[in-house]
Amino acid sequence: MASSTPPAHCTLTATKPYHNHHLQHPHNRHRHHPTSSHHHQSWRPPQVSLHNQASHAAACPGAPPPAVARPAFPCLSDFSGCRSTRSVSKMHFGRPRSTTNRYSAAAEEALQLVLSRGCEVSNIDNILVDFQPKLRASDDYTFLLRELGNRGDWVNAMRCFQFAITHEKRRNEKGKLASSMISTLGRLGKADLAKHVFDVAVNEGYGNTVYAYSALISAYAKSGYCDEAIGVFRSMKGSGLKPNLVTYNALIDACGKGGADYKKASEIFNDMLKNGVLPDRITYNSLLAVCSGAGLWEVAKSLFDEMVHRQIDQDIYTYNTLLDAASSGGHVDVAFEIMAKMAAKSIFPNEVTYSTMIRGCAKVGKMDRALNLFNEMKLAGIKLDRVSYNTLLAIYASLGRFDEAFAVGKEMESMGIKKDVVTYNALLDGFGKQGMYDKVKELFAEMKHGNLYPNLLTYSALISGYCKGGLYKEATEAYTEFKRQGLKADVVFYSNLIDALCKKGLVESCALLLDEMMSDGIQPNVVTYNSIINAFGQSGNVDCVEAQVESSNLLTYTDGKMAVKEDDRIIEVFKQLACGKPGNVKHEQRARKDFRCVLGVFRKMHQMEIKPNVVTFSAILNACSRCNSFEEASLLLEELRLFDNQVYGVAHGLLMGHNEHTWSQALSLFDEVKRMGSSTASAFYNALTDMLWHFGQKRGAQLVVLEGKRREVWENTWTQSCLDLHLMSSGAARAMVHTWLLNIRSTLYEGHELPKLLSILTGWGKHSKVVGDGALKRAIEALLVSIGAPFEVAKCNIGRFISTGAVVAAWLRESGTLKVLVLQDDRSFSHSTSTRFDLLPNLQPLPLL
DNA sequence: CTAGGGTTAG
Repeated sequence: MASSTPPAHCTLTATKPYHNHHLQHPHNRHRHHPTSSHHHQSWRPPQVSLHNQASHAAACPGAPPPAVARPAFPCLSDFSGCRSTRSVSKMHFGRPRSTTNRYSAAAEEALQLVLSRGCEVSNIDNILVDFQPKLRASDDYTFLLRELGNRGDWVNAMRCFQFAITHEKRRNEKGKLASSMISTLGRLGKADLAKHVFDVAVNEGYGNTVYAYSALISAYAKSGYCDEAIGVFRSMKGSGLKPNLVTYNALIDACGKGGADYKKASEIFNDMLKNGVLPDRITYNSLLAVCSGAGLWEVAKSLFDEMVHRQIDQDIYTYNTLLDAASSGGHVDVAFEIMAKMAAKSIFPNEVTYSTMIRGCAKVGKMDRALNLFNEMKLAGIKLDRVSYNTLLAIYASLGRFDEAFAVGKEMESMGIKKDVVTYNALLDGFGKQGMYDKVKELFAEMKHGNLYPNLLTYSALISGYCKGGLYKEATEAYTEFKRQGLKADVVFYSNLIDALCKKGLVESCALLLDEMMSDGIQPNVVTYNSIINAFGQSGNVDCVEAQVESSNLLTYTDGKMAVKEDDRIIEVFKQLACGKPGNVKHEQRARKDFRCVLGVFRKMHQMEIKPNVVTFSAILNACSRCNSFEEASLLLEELRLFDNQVYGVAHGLLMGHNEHTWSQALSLFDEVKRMGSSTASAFYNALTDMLWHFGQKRGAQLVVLEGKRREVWENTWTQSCLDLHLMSSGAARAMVHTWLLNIRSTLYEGHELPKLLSILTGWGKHSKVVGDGALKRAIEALLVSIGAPFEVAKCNIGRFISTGAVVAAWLRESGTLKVLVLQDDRSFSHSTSTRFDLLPNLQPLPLL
């Protein structure tokens, strides 16, 4: 039964959440207001590359094959970094264009006039009429509309464009104006309007140029509409135009934005080579960006090497993008190495470099390192900019260190950078996560008072925060306001909300929301489903799971076209929750339902072609731990083997205490997991060990934990004097305690002294997501008591158990100690993993002193 | 035509 081949799509390998991402129009996601500080970013001097590009063309005649073999395609078979849904539209206002002053003084004067007179449309018309005799050809007008665009004022830019077009007779000049307008709109995230300008231009006979097509492709790229960009590219070829380097670069860029599709990017790259267009530095930088977004660190690395081989200069963009690929892919150490080598190539880290690295550190939980980088940055004389400040503030806010977060806010303002929506969103999210709702309300009011417009993310943080705290009335109010603003929910909004409700055990409400989102045209993604599966794997808080989950739409929903869309279902759900629902189900009944539901949800994912990933796997393993019995857990895994025999075969095999074959499969699975970020990997190891421990497979648990340690899944867990368990689940931590003590015992056996002080850290409060959750500490305390280990809670740190080397040594020498330390399986099997003694610490009897 | 920031599962 378990030997069938898994369906092709159904591997453990991660899918990108944005695979089903509902793309929104950028102006919905980013509500920019004319007063928003985004429009007033400081102007930066143009970046000048010292490298000579012409030399490459000379060095690379024809289209040489890649000097370095890149992984064959499709090489998307790992998990790394694929959980990033990095933003689709990043608008960089105020970034200078490389204008070479082709405009006249009159144009400059007109611009100042327009700017000084404000945004009234009639103003610009009058000014343009006044200046018309003095303004020359397309150059002056393109200058004007670009400058207006740089200030976010697309309305006046359009006005200016329209005026210029009607006063220009030459087709060529009209074409230039159109391309300019399209690219300006593109940079402002107005892809639809850009398309409109393009269509008009083509219809009127001046838009059929490589420039206009390239500009439109770029506009789509900026908004993350990769498929649309490719469509434009095709129609361009169809109308007989030859794409040039810029066209190709823009198209590759598009692949990096709308979900980082390296396969597409690579196809475009090949097409480019085939058509004799030589890639340049920007081509490679864009390819690197695709890798970074797609989590393809290995590919990024070979592209980087390929640049060297092709003698294409590397610049600060190259390095920053490479660093991003490394650090967001979990290779922070590698990123640091690369960063250290930059100066030798005369490419000096800038604020982008630092904020990239800082974010990379923060992402993998290395907060100390992240904070250190800020100091380093200041020492290097690099000024923190808006992004750096917001990043720093967000780190503190996410850690619940609000005093420090506010201090950063103060410093930022003292540097003349006002708090923006991003700043407030970070604070709101932080306070919401800590359940400090008064602060949330206060900040939300303050934000509005400061004329900042809450956006989708603001409301998302508010609403899910309130839901987590059971403040459904507040959630309803926030949601109503959200709708009133004309904002539209997206998949992340829903996933976040669903997760919040799942965490409260309200699975049935989640089912309703799932319906709602789909009837709204938003496809759930793997994150959405993982949240739901996680709900089944959680121990506490499941106080209201309804009996009829099985019959709910959670499992029976079949397609996206739900009947009529009544009023808002979300409000309905909140209302029901607000008045409190009946229906606590008896414990056993619930558990049995859960077990079936997990399968049901998994099948649903399969049916909807949403690829499960490691997080799904971890969630399922956690759900296994919540199963009523060993039999249920093994049945669940057995069933899941039909979908993915490798992954679930390993879990099943380990649970059953199977033999060497299972173990070798497990090892290759571990290898695969290792290629993901450490937090993903540790979650996996935690879940797996927990399940094994829970069902009494303690030796198996120990082996897994040892593998995890060997692969450095949990950072610096283990020295002679200190065992740090703060990143571990309770099962993993307990298996680790045994193993560590046995290891210390071997040290003793070998005749070494123990350190003076021994400590075990459980990270109470400090590292938990919610301050004060001491579950791990309690589990470890109970374990230490039960095995009679002579540790006690440290006075200064209640999450730390300490003892002296001498006391522990004496205890280890006691005759009964070895027996309690050596893990025994609760169940005996014929082919047990216990054959793998070689991996375990030395179990020789200790010589008496 | 190229680089960093705010949200989701573990």
